[in-house]
Amino acid sequence: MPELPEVENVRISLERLGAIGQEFADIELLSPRLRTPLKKQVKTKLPGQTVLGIRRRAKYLMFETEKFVVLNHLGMTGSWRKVNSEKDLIKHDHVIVTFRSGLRLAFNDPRRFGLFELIEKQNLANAFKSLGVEPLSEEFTGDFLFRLTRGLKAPIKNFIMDQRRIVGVGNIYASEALYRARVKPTRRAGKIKLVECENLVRAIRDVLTEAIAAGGSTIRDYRDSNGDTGRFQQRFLVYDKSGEPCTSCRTPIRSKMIGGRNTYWCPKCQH
DNA sequence: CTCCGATCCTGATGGC
DNA sequence: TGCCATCAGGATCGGA
Repeated sequence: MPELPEVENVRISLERLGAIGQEFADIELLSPRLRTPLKKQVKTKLPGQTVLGIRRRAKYLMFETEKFVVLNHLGMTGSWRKVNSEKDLIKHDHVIVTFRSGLRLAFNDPRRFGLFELIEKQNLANAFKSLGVEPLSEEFTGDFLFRLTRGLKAPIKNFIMDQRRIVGVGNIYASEALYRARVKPTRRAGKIKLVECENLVRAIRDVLTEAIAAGGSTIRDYRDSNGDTGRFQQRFLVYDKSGEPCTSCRTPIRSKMIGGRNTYWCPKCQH
């Protein structure tokens, strides 16, 4: 479900709910495991700690306290929402966080690909050691992408979705960015020219920035922690548009599985 | 190291 | 109506 723009909007919406400055009072773990087993230490160690900030790295959310970081990943179907009483709890609510003020947040995740882990602050770097570059950072340039891709034979689409290379881009924004950059998703990463790398970097930055501003994309069930859907799905140019005319040349959009996931592109505009 | 497919899990959808 | 196969915004693991 959530790629960088959706995670960023969940982060912002949690801030708007007033989560920053809140002191943890109680953590309820209602399921044995998400991506990894939920550990009881969060129940003993977190109460008394105050949320100093909510940050994002890649598609991870971090609730930062003085001693710890609560690492949270939304997987495909994870979401947060405010709950007022036990009556508001629904199927697949796996973690209930109650703050001293009375504010209560529930983490819901039907497919349980999400993550909720307490880590010591000094272990944060280790937890993120295999993550690639943030696409909205200054480090992410055409030169950088060009150097990183030399010699690689995998499709460029797989490359930009590989979180060890570039973080935050998932299946939707990969197709959208490649279309904007006019680069065919099946091209070998190592064969992409410098000027194309520059175009692709610009396309990735633009599409992510626009999607953040539009509240992310809601295909089926994405909501921010306020229950709001995204609006960027209305501006998709190729994703899930198989057979529809390209907005530029009217050629029908094609689709096929690349890297195990459905991929969309214009066979005429993209080379 | 690189690359690819299988795997974790539930729910929605479409064909028969 | 039921049953079965397929697919879904992700990440990780193993083997080639």
